[in-house]
Order: sequence, then C-alpha cells, then structure tokens
Amino acid sequence: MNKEQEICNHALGLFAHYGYRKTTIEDVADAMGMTKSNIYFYFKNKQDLYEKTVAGALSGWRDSVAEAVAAEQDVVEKFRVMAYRSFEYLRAHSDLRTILEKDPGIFTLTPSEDRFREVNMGAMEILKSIIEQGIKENRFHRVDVQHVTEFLFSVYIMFLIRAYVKSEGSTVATMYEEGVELAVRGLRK
Amino acid sequence: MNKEQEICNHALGLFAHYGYRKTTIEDVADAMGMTKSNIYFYFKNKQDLYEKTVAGALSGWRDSVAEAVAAEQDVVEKFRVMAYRSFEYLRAHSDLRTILEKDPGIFTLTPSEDRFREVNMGAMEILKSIIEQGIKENRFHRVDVQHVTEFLFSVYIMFLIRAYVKSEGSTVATMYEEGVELAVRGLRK
DNA sequence: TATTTGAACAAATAATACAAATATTCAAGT
DNA sequence: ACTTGAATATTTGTATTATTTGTTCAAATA
Repeated sequence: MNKEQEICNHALGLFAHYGYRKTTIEDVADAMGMTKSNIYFYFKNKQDLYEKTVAGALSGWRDSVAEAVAAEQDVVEKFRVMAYRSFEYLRAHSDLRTILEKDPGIFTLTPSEDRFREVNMGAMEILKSIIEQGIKENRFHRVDVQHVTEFLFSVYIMFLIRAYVKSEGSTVATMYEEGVELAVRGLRK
Repeated sequence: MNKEQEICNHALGLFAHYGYRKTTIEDVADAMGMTKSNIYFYFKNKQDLYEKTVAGALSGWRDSVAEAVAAEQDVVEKFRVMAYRSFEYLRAHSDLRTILEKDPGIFTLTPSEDRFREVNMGAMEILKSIIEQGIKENRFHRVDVQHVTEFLFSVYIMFLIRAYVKSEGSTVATMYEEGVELAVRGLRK
C-alpha cells in the first residue's frame, strides 16, 4: 500500500472520531509516526487530505456494491443486492458512516455543488445500468431512465443517511425494505 | 380574523425573509403597528410565536391538500392529486417554502423530536387513508400500511424540500413526476 | 375586563483586543 | 525522493465591554 493511502486510512479514523475541525494535521502525522510538515509532501493542504480521504472511502463503498451486483445475473436480484449491500456496507464501516453523519454535504445531490461528483456519479451509474438492463430484457417498464435513476438514487441516499443519523434503527430498516420492494414492483412489468 | 392570526401572518413573512434569529419581536410589532410588549399579550415568548406561526402555515397546507383529495373518488387519482396539490401549494406559497428551507428540522420524521407532530401526523394520515382505501377496494397490494406510509411520506417531503432549495427547477419536477408514477405502479395491482 | 404601553431588567449577541493553537511554507538535511 | 525543524501566516480561543434584543410588569387606556 502506498503512503498516501496509508495516511488516508489513519486520517479516516481521526476525522470520524474528532471531526474535520478538531482533527489536526499533527494528529494525523503522529498517527503515522512522522512530522506534520511531511504531510504536505503528500497532500496540498488539510482540505485536500480530507477530500482524498473521503473520496477513497466512498470509492471502496461503491466498489463493494459494484462487485456484489456483478455477481448476480437476474436484474431484479441485482437491484435488491445493490440496495441491501449498500446498507450492509455502511453498517459495517462505522468510520465512513460517522463521517457521512458529520458532513451531510458529502451528498449534495445538486451536481454542481457535489464535492465528490466523480465517485457519486459512479455509484449512480450502477443503478442506471441495472434499470437499462431491465428495460432491454423487457422486464422493466420503459421509464425515463435518467430521471428515474436520479429519483431512486436520491431516495436511496436519503435512507442510508437517515438510517444512521439517529439510531432510528429497525423502524427505518423496515421502511427501507418496504421501499425497495415498492420500487421493484414499480419498475417491474 | 382574530389578532393572533393577524400577527402570525405578518410574522410568517418576516421569519421567511430574515430567519428566526434575525427577526425581532419589535419587527413583528412594528409590522402590526403595536409595541413589542403587546406581542406578549398574545404569545408566551418568541419561540411560541414562531411555532404557532409555522403550525398555522402547515395546517393551511394540509387543509388545502385534504380538500383536493376529498374531491376525488378514484383512489389512484386521490394519490396523484395529493402528490401534485402539495407541490403546487408550495410553489404558490413562497413564505412557507422559504421557512421550510431555512428550518429543515420542521420535518424531523423521528416522531419524538417532531415540533409539529400534530399537524404532520394529520398530513401523513391523508396518505395513509388513501393507501388503506386502495387495499380495501382491492386495487393496491396488501403492503405494510404503516411502513409504506412512512416511507412514501418521507420521500414526498424530501422532494418537496429539494425541489425548492435551489432552483433545480424543472429537473426535480420531472423526477418527482416519475417518482409519483413509480409509486403508483408499486402500489397498484 | 380586555388591550396596550413605557420603563426596567435579564439574556443574548456583537465588537474588540490579546493569547494560544494550528496550518502552511521553506531552506536544509538524510 | 523523502523528511525535518524552524519560521510565518491563519485560525481559533478567551476575556472584556458595549449594544441589541427578549421578557416582565405596573400603570394607562379603551
């Protein structure tokens, strides 16, 4: 593993625990056993470190979902697996979860303000290609792909956030499941 | 119109324009042509004035939607009318819209923290009774009424807010329409 | 009696200045 | 290519005072 990634891994835990403001470059340097000035050899500034840390964590999330989806054949199962794997992943990765709670702006949904557009677009592409496959196989209604994708993506993000902001816990999980099945029936012919 | 309502009407515009903190009791009093101490004859304190102002505006919204829904017979049409009337109402009432943007906590959705539980519950009841009617008439799937209601209600709130936060304008409106039709297909047998 | 007011007081906010912590740069060392 | 220590630039914290705003209340008014 290269050193940028190593720094990001340590920074992720610190940002999650203390938040952006309370985490100092020196904290990160200490965790790495180096001096703070050396962090600047790898990152432009604190903001840059934060963004690359978050972007890396989001990419890991997206890749995990993409892998699970690729393992399924049936398009309806792909959809369900995508929905549930995302949920599971966040449950298991508390650092990323905590950061999403502390910095809700990570999911701005208005593309022009999205600080992580690239990786978020990638996540949306997974959903989009499932819907396209469903239509091509004549198993989904011929919906407006772009708008339905955006609709479902924002609903999905909202629930992932909501589920972990307060420990609304099982109620939201049940709501989410009902929502997923509702969406499946809405898509399916 | 009684004076409490009159004060609330003026306060609504001021809260919308300046926000809770920047709006002073004196601003409200001036708008009414009275002194600030007299406001305390009608309201316990500033917080009380704000809550009653917002609750009143929310009630007006809910009543407008309830009226439109009651005028329809067909349960699917009821659902659509509910969705679209809500949207229209917010488009037309920019003060309420602005307040919802400035104070997203108005829709906390975790009932224990909901400052406007009574009126929000009333709004959710409209949706719930539509779903119940659909099931009773054997036109909707036998879903988990409570959870599906909560799911759709939070999606619906999210979009109403989103649609007006930035002027994402027509894109969100189209997304919303696609979402409504997706939900209709998901509910309908 | 129901409303309204002005004056007084309490609480929150704004403004200021100084001290401490933190971010960032950079020349020099490994 | 990588790391460091020291220096500088920014931001944040604290303590103080001034100003604004929220709230109360006894007296006035209608």
